[in-house]
Amino acid sequence: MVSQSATRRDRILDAAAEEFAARGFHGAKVDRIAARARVNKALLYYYFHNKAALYRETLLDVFRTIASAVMSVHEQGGTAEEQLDRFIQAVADQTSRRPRFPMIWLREMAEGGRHLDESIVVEMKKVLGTLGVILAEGQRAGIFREVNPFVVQISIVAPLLLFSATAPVRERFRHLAANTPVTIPREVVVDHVRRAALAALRVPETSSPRRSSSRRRSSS
Amino acid sequence: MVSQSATRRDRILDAAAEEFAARGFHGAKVDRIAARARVNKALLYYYFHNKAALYRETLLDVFRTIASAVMSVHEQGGTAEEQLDRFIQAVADQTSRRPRFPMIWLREMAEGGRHLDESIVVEMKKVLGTLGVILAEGQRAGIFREVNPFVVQISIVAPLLLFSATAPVRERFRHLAANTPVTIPREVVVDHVRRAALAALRVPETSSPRRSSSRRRSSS
DNA sequence: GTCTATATTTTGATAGAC
DNA sequence: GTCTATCAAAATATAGAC
Repeated sequence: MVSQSATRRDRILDAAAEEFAARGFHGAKVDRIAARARVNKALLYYYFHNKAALYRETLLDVFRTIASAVMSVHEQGGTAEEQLDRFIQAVADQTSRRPRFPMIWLREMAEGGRHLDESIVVEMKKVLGTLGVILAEGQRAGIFREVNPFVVQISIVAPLLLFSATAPVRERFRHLAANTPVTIPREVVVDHVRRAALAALRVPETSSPRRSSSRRRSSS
Repeated sequence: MVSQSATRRDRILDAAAEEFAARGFHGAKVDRIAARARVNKALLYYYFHNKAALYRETLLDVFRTIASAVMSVHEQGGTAEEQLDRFIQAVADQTSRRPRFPMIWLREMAEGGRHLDESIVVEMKKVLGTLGVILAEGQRAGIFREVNPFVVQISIVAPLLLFSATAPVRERFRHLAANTPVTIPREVVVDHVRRAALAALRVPETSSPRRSSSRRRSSS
């Protein structure tokens, strides 16, 4: 994941991402990170003030990368539908090319964002912001109905994150899967997410004034 | 979350769920669990052999509860579409009524299922199995197209889990949300998930032989 | 079943030499 | 910038009295 000529600092950062992804903030051990990076523990503390700071650096890297990938989607232009399509593809690409990201992302959410600082949240907002713009364009063009961007985002991102993150679990209990195809190709999931996302955004073709009604009971 | 007359054992179990949900396996401290349960630490070790065993007990409880809720959905009968609808509602109800579940669920997935044993996975399989039956019924009735049940499940469950799990983060950075409505009602999310799930399952009404093609590039 | 007291290990962090 | 040596705190676990 890091070239042989990488600086020690980079090696630490890379080892940290690996360790945090696999074990979370509390499960990660500084000793292990240093060992994996093949540097002395003291050096780690020299570059990064402490474990939490190193972790925050990792988080920032994750969300910077995602935000950058997603924003280029919008910069490429095209119709709203095309852009949404590329948005989904971009997130899917990132999750599959960097399996650590989903782990780290999900873990930090489960932590209640305890380690997020403003600089990191800014990156997260860029992702949502980009999607918001795409959706707004689609609405102006009359091809998307009105929806909360966050709801759309979570419906797209969550399955992709969880699909990637559960790969080890599925592998581990592969022997218990009696019926369904054991290995699910990523494209099948991406395709389903895309299909679901677009269909959910489709404007109802009724001639009567459209209104999204929430049916049925809602407990809690 | 636990009645005043609850046994000490129950209090420990409840405190453990709370602690594991909030901090994960490694972040959770046995001292804190004992304190929260208002029992001595040694008593905890008396009832549960060690921290890992206590954690496994928590996991089992989570997935037993979910499995039970979901299976009752199928037992109630009705059309496949109605059952799918209730499946979604059941999961949504659980995630909102027991906010710890999504946290624990997501965390354990990110851990690669390191602490799952066969008894727990059996419960997880019940959820997928129930959905599989519902989908099969719908396919036989000609109202659902052929899909991998796991893909459908993840598309439904992941957004619901993540929506619930990210509540603390959204609250924490509420002040940074410039545009979108700050607080998103759960029903809006459930409605969107339902809409997306059903739309993605809809049989294409083309007369030509249907074929789900995965468009575009697929990296990795 | 329940508690007090304590052993043992792990782990984050630093002082100081090179 | 990098390493050796070491500390102090935290955390899991248990022995043994009641």
